[in-house]
Amino acid sequence: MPEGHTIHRLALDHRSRFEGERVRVSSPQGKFADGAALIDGHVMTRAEAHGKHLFLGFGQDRWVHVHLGLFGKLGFGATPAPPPTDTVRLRLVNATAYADLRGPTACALITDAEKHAIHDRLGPDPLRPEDDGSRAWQRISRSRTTIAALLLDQKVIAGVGNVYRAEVLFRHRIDPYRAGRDLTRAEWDALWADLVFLMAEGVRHNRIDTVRPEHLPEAMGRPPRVDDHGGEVYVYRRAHQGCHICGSEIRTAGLAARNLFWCPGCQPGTGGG
DNA sequence: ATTCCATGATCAG
DNA sequence: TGATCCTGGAATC
Repeated sequence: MPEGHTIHRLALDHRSRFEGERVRVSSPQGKFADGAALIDGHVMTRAEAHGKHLFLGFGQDRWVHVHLGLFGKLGFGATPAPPPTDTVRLRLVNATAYADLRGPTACALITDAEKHAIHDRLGPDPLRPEDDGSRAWQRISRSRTTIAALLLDQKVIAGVGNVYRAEVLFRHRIDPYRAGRDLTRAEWDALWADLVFLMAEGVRHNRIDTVRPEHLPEAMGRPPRVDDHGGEVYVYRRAHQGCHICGSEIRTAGLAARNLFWCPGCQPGTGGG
């Protein structure tokens, strides 16, 4: 389940398996059959990520644009590939490896120009070395929208999802309901720097861990609880449980059609009221 | 067996 | 704000 770190990790995974090699491309499910036929047998020249978007390059002016959405998954394996199930939208195969894509929001063949248009509408990505947070700050510092909503707006900052949103706000003791324009530049710079760090760790370990072990009370014992999403977190999906730091009950509320989680003790403010 | 829910995003109204 | 698209695992009946 994908936030930006997942997509960047997938770009690396595609490079190591397919870059520079001819790839058999098919769409067992059929929804990408036409696109697959056009690039079947071509060399994968590049694999890139920006935010939650994955771009697989097949020669000049041809990219497969993949967006996993909420349900999409990419699974890798060694050849021989098993018979595909009927939900496999895209299958890539070379001599040694295969990749199966299921349930994506987007899987389409696009041109350079279309790819550029996608980059243009995305904000800076903490995982792209050439990006920095100042462009995001231009928007945030002028916005009356809550910082929680801004962090999920991919035009503002690309790659942050519901877990990183909740966790980074907790780590910086920021009330999710504060307006963007009420943040200080120093607060934003610290949030950005932390996202750069946390998301790089996410790529490396292929999961989201945000808890500093020394923060966990002795009483919890080690190893600490691992959330059923697979990583160690402070507040995400811990509604009505005790905060690891102050013991307050973690709160939850809907915000922009997503579930928000925060600690009213560590992140003081209006809490939406 | 059925419903619910999820680390996403778009579109209509 | 709500409906909708995509899949699969967990919870519930």
